[in-house]
Amino acid sequence: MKSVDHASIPVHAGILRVIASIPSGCVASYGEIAERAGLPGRARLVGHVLRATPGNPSLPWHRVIRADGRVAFPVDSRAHREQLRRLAREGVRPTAGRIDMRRFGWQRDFDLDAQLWGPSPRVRATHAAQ
DNA sequence: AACCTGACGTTGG
DNA sequence: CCCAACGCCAGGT
Repeated sequence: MKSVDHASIPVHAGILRVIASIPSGCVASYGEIAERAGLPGRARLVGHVLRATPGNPSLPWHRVIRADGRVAFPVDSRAHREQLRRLAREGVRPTAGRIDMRRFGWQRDFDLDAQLWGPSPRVRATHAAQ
């Protein structure tokens, strides 16, 4: 029976809450999750929490990827394929093995580069809806 | 306590 | 592009 530090419960809950709020069709890095959870620099903790999290069907764990746009699991591993499969189902597909954070990143809204290279389809759709 | 290993990220060479 | 070195810190040995 693994014991969990009592004081860490809110921390874990906060991280899980942030992950749960990642919109479908988007991805966020471990570091970004940590920041949004008020824990800057604690990217690894996000990984620990996910690893320790029981299979929760309502948790979009597949939307969490590394900052370099690659899936954290080893290529050709079961989990890796599963994650890409889930992402593909939401329209998120890697290009040359990496997911383009410019297009699919949760931060796209105030991505300055988007101002230079043009808004992504997702951003256009968002603006059109407003 | 000491050391190792990660579902990480950044920087520098 | 690859690699090493840190910074980070929870868990396992």
